[in-house]
Amino acid sequence: MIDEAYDPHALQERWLPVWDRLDLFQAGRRSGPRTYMLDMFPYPSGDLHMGHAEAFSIGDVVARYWMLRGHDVLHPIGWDAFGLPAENAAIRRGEHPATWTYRNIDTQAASFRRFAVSFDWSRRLNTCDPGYYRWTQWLFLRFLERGLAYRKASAVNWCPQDQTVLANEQVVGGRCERCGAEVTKRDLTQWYFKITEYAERLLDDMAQLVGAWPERVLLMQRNWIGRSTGAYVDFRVGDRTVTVFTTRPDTLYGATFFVVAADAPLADELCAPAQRDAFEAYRDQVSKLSEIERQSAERPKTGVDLGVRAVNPVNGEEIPVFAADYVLAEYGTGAIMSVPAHDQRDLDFARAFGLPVRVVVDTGEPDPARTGVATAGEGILVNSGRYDGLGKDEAISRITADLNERGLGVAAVNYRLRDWLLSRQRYWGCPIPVIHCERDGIVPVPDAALPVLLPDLSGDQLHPKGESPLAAAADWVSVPCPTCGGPARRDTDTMDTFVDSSWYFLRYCSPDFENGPFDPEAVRAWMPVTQYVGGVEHAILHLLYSRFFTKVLYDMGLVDFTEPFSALLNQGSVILNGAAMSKSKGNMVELGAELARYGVDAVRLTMLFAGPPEDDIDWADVSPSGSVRYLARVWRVCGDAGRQGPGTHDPALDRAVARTVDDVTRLTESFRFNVAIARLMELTSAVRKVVDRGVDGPQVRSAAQALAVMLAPYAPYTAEDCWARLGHEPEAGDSVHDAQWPQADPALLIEETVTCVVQVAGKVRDRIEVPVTVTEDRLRELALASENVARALGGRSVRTVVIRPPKLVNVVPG
RNA sequence: GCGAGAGUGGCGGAAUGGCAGACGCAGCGGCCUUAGGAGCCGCCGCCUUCGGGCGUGGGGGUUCGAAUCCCCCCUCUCGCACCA
Repeated sequence: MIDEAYDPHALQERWLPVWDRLDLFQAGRRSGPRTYMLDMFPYPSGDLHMGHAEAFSIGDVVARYWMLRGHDVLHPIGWDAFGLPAENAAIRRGEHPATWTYRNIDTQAASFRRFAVSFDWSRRLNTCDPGYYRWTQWLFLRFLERGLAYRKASAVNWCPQDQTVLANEQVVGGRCERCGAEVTKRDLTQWYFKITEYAERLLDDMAQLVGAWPERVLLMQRNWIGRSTGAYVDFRVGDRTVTVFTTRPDTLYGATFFVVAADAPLADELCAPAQRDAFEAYRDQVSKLSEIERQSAERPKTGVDLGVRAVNPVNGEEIPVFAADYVLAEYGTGAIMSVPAHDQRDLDFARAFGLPVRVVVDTGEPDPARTGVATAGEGILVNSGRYDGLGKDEAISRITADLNERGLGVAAVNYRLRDWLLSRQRYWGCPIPVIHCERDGIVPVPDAALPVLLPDLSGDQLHPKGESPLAAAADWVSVPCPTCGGPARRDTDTMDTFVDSSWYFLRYCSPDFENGPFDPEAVRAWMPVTQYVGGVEHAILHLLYSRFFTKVLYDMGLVDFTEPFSALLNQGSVILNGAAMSKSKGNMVELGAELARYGVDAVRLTMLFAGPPEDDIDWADVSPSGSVRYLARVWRVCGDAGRQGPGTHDPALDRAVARTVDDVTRLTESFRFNVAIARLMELTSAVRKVVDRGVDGPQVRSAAQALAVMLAPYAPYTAEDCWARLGHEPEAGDSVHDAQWPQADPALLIEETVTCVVQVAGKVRDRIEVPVTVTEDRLRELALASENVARALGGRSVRTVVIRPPKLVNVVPG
């Protein structure tokens, strides 16, 4: 107290080197159950920021908690180190992307170390290391062998400003997220992974994740995969058959026209000569639309009559065929039957073009032709020949079965999920390990020749020219064909960085393994990940891709589980004054400045105490200085408790410790960190009071020790110093981070007396101290004897008395 | 538009069928002090005739008892957004 001040920076300098020496967090160091605590690895865009601090604080509490419980914890770190920002920085600075990348990695690693995250540093990996991407390429080749990697021509997002393709996630509201230019489409032949082949399993296996993953993430994945059941139905158009997909075969009799996606080859093929000019004019007009315009849902329906007619297989009716842009070329078959009465989009189109609207399912709602509102609910079939009178579901199965019998239709499932476009016209990524030979076509690079190393390019050589920068490395591109030895060219695209991150959690199990992407033994030992922590921004892409990879590896017999992440926690983000932080808007909190001002522990504690981990933290609403005050209070009380002699004892303190241990254990395990910290604060105050009252037995020291251990996951530096002040010698190997999590003595959790609340008509009127073992009869007696109860009753009779011993009595007046 | 989630003091949040507001921030008062941007202690939802009354976005319901469960409405946040 006298001449003593809590100095967080001095603690950091004192303990960090000690911990480095003790090497406390290596996997294999502890002997308990194996536990894999994984944080989503960072992109090395600069130094760590507030968002990293929050996410990694959460993961660190979980990892450290299980270590203190004696589990053998794997808590690795690495970097998602390929990506476009490195290229842009390299162009700006005239250097190699690797220079910028590795410099940032070093900076972040040093910051993580100072931030006291309990990583096993021996397992560090970077996805841009040849030793890593060699195996990314190896995995690609296995996918290729299984027919799960293929090339096709398609329209991809293109930024005319940056001269590069963009990933879907880089297109925000139809604009390039970096330069703001309107994104257009460009036809390119690209590599894809056949993730659609796994759509059903990606859905089904979510059953394993229910309860352990946030429900909304599962929901987003379900919606993203977008399973629809229905049927394929064949229509005759001239002398050819055109198949449509519909979820409503029961409405076939209501089909009054037919629509083909204007940008699908089918539209071009079906178009009658007389309509050719009109169609081509329309198609050109559609192709000029920006993504922003095309995505606008409120846009009026447009289209053009193709001058041909389709024959409805159920009734032989001839209906007009249109090309329109509201039908998507990439979904289903790119053609639909239009039932305006029961589909809003079709109705909008019908009204715009004056087409008939025929109700075939009577839902009891007003006529869509009049109201302009399509009816999609349950109902009875009408105007549908021999199906009239059937309910919707019955009609769907009967009509589908009948079509099937006639060879004109089949029950089917369709997915909204598209195959994963993995090619990128970028330099700083994993080269696609194939060779294009004029004679042999696409030839995989032999495994023995992996990795296909990136050629050395830097500065201006990386400038976007509309094709991959790799194409400019002429020496690198020309290779002999592995099959025929003739002249051939390397594939000049690199992979989407999501490929790199779809298997890194496996590599962590054996980061130096040379005979494959991972050691099957190590993976069997550690996988699946016990607890994954990361932002909800990866709810679909990264998590879906990783789940896909895991299933493919399972099918290859390389892993024995089908889901990689047993449990998932999404942390919120750190915001300021209600808005996301943004440098350009001057709305920033710098992590470095906060750490310099308050110290690591106070920043961690502030993040964890602010609220539930999945909620956003508004830095304007929280108080790091309050955290410093609390940490100083624990630190002082531990100092005082460490000086106590053998003397008086306070039984109430033992009970308070036991209750806190019990609560904090449960709360930490269920990620209720803010409440756990509140309990630690209460125990701190309790110990303070006991010490100030002059109680000085060994129990005070033991209470403070329990406090220090429970604080260790939350505020590791302060906890270590408290531990030392209580007489331990971390320098000699007795670190709080190697201590045992305290055990609550069950006998102390049972209270002897409790305060019983006495209500009259549900309102609290009295409180009485009773033994926990009190009987119902005794409670009724005590309650009815209460003066407060008598006054509240005001002469009314007692109808009944609800008794929940020992804590509550409710006297119900008659 | 569709889907999901959330609305509790001045603020962040506790309480998931049984004492609303734990814990903290801000504020107020006291002690200590030459001093306090330190520390410690106390107060801190609104109204009150001091008995009590009211109070968890609004309205209704279930229950002895509802922030908690059910229905309707309002507001906000997030996701998807022509997926046939």
